Amino acid sequence: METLEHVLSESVTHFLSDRFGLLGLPLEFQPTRKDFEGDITLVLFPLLKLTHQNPAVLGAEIGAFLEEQSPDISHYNVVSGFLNLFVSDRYYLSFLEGFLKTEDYGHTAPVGDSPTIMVEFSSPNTNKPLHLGHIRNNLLGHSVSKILEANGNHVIKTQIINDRGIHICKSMLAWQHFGQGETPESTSLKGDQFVGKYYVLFEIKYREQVVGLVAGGKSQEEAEKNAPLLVEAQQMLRQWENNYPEIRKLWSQMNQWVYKGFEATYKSMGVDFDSYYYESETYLLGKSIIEEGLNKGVFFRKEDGSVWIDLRDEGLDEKLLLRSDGTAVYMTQDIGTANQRVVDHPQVKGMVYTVGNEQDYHFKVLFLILQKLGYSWADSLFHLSYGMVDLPSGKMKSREGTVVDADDLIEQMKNTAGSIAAEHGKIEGLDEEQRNVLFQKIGLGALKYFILKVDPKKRILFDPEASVDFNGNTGPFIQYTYARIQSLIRKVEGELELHLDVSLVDKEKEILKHLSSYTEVVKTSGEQYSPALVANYLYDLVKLFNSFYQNVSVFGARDQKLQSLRLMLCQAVANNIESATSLLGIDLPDSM
RNA sequence: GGACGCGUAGCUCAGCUGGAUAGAGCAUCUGCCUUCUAAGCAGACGGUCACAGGUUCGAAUCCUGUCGCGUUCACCA
Repeated sequence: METLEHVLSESVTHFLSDRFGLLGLPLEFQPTRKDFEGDITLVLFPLLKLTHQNPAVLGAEIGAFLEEQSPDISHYNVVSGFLNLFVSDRYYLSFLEGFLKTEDYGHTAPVGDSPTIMVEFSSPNTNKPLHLGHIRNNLLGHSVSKILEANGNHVIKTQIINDRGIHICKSMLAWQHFGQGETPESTSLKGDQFVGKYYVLFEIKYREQVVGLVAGGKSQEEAEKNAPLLVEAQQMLRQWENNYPEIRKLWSQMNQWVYKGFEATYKSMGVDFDSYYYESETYLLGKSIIEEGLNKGVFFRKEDGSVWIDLRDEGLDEKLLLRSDGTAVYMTQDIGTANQRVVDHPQVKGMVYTVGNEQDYHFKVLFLILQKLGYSWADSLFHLSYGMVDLPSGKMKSREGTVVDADDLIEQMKNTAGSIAAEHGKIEGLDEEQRNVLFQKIGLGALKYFILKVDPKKRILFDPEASVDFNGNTGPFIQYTYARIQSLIRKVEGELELHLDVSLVDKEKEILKHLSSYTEVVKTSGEQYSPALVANYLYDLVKLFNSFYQNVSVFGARDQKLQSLRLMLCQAVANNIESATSLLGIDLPDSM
């Protein structure tokens, strides 16, 4: 769609070419600053040198030309190097007309041959429940998926599940020794919480053994290495790798418990996936690709048999790809997974990895390796790197029990939403079920917005005491605004009709101006993989709307035409809130 | 030590592909519910944009250096 700026740009370019014979001049249009009169501003400074004009004269010339030529420009003024243009009400009114006619305005639905992008997120370990860090990861990954979709891409949401390794054996072993056959069902625990309990129990029992050995005269280091539980866990890992049936059976059983627990958490967060990859299934493929790379000469083998890649020319280091005993490392597995994904989905054009910024180096190396292996898709890989979520006490540490559990946090947000609603006296007439749904929407909305409004690459400070706010720049503020509009719209009787000859007041115009920037916001947030841009846009929109709502009466409009316009404006804002919140995964209540 | 990221109001954050007098929310203080939902609105207070140079008509924004915080440089994942 042609934006007003494009149209104006074009006519000014023509003008400058006719008047000065100058082509390809930099034209910089921007929204007029609040404290100045006007709607759209052309910065004249870059043009002054080339045209040898002073700003007042040049501004007046261009202004007069546009006023004459463009039906959308009603008048202008020039203030020290800035040409401020006034856009006609008619332009905004027909914009509104188009906006309301377009479903999901600003979004471009993917079609048959649109590019396909895989977005990986969540990617948990199977020995611990999800925590606050995973929440940020999931919300980001899910939201970026939606944003890419709104930009006309097919998206496949996926994860890599770290389901193999010594840490898994630890919880298996603890369960064997101390579990006495109990199950998530028999204990009424969520599967992931259940398995996590045994992982913690392993650490406790193991520490006890270490202390015992040290008391018996061993050195700390020796005790840590030789504690019977650890030796047993290592043996179990070998048995796993050698496919011992009873070990595989236990492994599979415990993983099923965990996955069931994860699914419940994903469901309450409102995220979902299109496919799953398991490290246990991709690490072997990784190993065979390393062999290929060796043959191609991309990698080299050291005397001890370990395989490496030399990235010193790229300013990095040598990086290990296979251990001297031939076993896989983290990198091996990621190479395998990427390949497996392309095998499964040959149409994939790009991949996005939602992983914390402590792995920046890892992904730099991974992408370089894949490029050196010559894969065509290796140029469109993106590491969606995000900052950690810190507590006031510092980093979350599972050892110190300062981890904020995802399920607990969601529950807590819901409860807070409930007590605030009760304070405001807004729960009368709602039954148990309705309250549940409402509080879930609001509590989760608050949490999601709190996390997504921050630039992904910045770290977030999360204070469980102060908790997440429900006033001001928050999710509930946005939901509340939506509910207000729904309440207005419920009162409408009959069809609304838009008349293009009404005149707009400032607050109406500001909202329409803001709406007209939505398309650009969606595009930029896709290019930058940043839901924060959508969140900020939404907040500004809602703020403008509330100011309108509180200062301009909709049903008190002096005539039918005006009332109709205002209601349609409300409808447009509601539609836009729906579109934008859907990108953030935030649900909207019709009343609150 | 090398690499990467961050540093804006008391706190949490916008603004960063250079443009006019740096913006919000929270907190503090004033007003506004007999008119559409006060989870709201209107306003006050609050700034050496870490520091120092440089580029430019113009720098919070770009470049260089310094300081501070974080991450990372494993035959861990």
